[in-house]
Amino acid sequence: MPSEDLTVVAAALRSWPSEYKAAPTAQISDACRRLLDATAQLSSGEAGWRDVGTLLRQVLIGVSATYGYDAVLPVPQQAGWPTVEQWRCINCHTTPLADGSVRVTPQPWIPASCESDNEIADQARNQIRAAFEDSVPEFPEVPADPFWTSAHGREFKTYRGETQRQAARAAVLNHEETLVVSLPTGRGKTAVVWSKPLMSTSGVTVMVVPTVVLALDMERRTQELARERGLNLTPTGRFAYVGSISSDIKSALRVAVREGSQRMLYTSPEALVTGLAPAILDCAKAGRLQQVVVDEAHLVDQWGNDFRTAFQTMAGLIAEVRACAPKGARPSVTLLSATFAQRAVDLVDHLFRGEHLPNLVWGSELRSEPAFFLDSTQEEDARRKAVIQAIDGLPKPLILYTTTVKDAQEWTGKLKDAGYLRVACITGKSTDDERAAVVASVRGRNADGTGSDTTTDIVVGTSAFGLGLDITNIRTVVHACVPETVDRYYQEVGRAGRDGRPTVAYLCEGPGDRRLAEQLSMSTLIGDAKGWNRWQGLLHKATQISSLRYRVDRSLVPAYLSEGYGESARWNVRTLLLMAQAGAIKFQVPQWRPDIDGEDRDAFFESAADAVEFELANGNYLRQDGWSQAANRIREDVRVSQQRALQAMFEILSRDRCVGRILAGHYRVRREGGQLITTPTCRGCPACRKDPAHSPGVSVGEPIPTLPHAGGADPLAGWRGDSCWVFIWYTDAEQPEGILTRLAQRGLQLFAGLTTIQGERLQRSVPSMPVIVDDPDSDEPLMLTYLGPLVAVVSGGTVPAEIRERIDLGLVTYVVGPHALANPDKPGWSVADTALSVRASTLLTEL
DNA sequence: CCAAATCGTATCGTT
Repeated sequence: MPSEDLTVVAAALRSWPSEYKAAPTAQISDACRRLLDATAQLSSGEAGWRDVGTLLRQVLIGVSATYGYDAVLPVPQQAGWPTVEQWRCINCHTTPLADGSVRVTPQPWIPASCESDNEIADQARNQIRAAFEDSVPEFPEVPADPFWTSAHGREFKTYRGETQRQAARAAVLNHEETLVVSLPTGRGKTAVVWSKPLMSTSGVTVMVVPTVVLALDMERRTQELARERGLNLTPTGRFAYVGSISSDIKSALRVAVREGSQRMLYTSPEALVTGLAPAILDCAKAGRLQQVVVDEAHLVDQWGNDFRTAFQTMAGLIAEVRACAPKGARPSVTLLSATFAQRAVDLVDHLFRGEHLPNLVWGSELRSEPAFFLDSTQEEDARRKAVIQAIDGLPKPLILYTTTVKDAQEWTGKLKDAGYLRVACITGKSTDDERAAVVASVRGRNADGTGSDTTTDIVVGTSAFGLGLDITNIRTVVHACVPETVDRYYQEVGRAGRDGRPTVAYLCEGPGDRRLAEQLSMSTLIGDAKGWNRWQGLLHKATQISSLRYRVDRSLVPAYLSEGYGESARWNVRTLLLMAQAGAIKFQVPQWRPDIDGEDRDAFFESAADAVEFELANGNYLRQDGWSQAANRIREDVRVSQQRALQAMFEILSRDRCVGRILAGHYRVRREGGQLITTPTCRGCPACRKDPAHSPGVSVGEPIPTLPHAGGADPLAGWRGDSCWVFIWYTDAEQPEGILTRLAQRGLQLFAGLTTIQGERLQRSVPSMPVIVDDPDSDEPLMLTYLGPLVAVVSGGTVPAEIRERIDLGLVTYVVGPHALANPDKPGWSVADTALSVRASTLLTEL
């Protein structure tokens, strides 16, 4: 569909300053829509000359880049519009026209640092130009498993790539264990964890999210889902348990969690370990807790050490929940993130493990959208000029990140002075309402016509702007700072291009940035002597509940320690976190015990908010040498991890090595059983532009994460004895459907050799059991990779080579086929005569 | 001398 951008804009400019409304059916780009909105604001002074000027330039370049011809437009020379001088300033040529207007021709812009070398400049121009294109990228798609379509509906015929397939499969194969999933943003992680509740009629899924906004957003999506599908997922009508809701709703939600009728619930780690804890424990005891999900699980490391310790203390609750649930009805635990680095994986492995080392789906994949540009200036005024030129030259919507709140506010002022008025500022100080208003003003009208015109193209913000941000078409991220970790940098760069289209990441370093990054990077870790003293003080003041179990008030200040009240409480929790990471203690949930706490419940719950309960896991830590050793080890871990994240950021600034390779190195994880690789991808960065031969390029296809060998039910384990495989046969007069249904009912989940139709039919016969069907076209068919039990269906002839290969590997395989199936190894013999075999109808009566 | 966000409970007691 060719764009109508030029005709629509030309018409709007002709009628200006009278209002112009584009036909609702007009095929226009996002930039064009923004330009129309900005043009309408021009007379009232709500938009500035730079807003309309750079948006008009963006539309012209967009048309050229997409359709390959040079676009120009006549533009008024009246109050509000850029003067000839101003057009030049934002990279546009002008030619005077007879009617007093000017014809505007856009010029490409590249950072000054790319101009010295012709080849580098060419690449830079092409990479930036790509971010202006108005084309729709195609996502890789693979066919859905029967359970996926069954759980999510008819339109879910495909997965969003191999990564989502593996994550989705692993989630329904996980029973009572911990699963760690590295899944890139935008690959439908929500659907991955919705499968279980949608395929069952009972059981509670609790999802821990880091912010209230995210909880409310998930609530809205779940309400829509329930409405569209006519599902009864809650008696309360609500799904978010957060501090700001009324106590009536909170109590209704707790009741519904206890009785298991609240099928999904979104909450914060803090609410989970306090208000919700008793209800969750009761729910688990009754065997009604199906699934616990931790979203953005890298925060367990990034925030849990110090800033929001509940990200780590909730591990104690989850352990307790598992321990008190009846065997066979224990919840599965799933931790999700797009950016797992080494320590984050180590930490969740350790803190959230069930009986075994967690299974892991490593779909870690670098974003291919950004082209990286890195500048450096010696003084603040030079940086101001460089950043404003970049904002002039790069496509909108655009985010400008700073480290400090003060800088964010100052930049907002600088941009307004320069002539950008469609600018908003978001920091940690902004209210929820302000944040929501800004997101709406960037996004503008929705596809269904709700909402209003766009009024913001540029958001200036600190790292507060972005967590869970749902704007798909951000085109540019500019940093006027040096982030203190490569994780923060990559998270912020990744806010752009969620639509899959190319983006630009431009960073301009200024004086003092590195020092600030270093200061921020050094986290407050408790020292050796101080920690030991504090630990002794805590133990001394603690209430001993049982031989190994203690409860302590986190705000108890040992007399000889001098920090202020709130500060001291934080140090106490830090000390305990350090010990939990060292394996010295395990966090527990404070519970009311009349024998110890007295009959006065009120008094108990009054104090419980400040109480931390833990169990001594290792007696060595009661002595100072043992304690010091363990504490030093953890301290060193944290220090090394922080140093690594800062150094990787500095290495990016050095421009000596490909940014994609540096990121891939940072997100490579060593784990029991080998290295987990993140494939380097680079659409463009300083090192690659200098030496294109060295560039890893944009990876073709995607990396293939390996499905972990979840044990999986094996109902015939006793029956088959030592043999790893069994042939289940049926006669000409019989059909295999009956035995397949029964095998699925008994918990077998993986089936090979079924067509889509057969798979769907099988799924319909067992609506609550997730059916996974091997995709023979996959690069890693389950037949040869899945180590748990699998059912292989053969329609006739002989046993296919891949099944024999699987059996040779000793993997548990149930082969279902006609009685006459030939044995390829023994000519003239059938399989039924030569292998451990059973007639399907006989097995049906026994199974 | 510098970012990030969240947070309260409960009711009785046996063949």
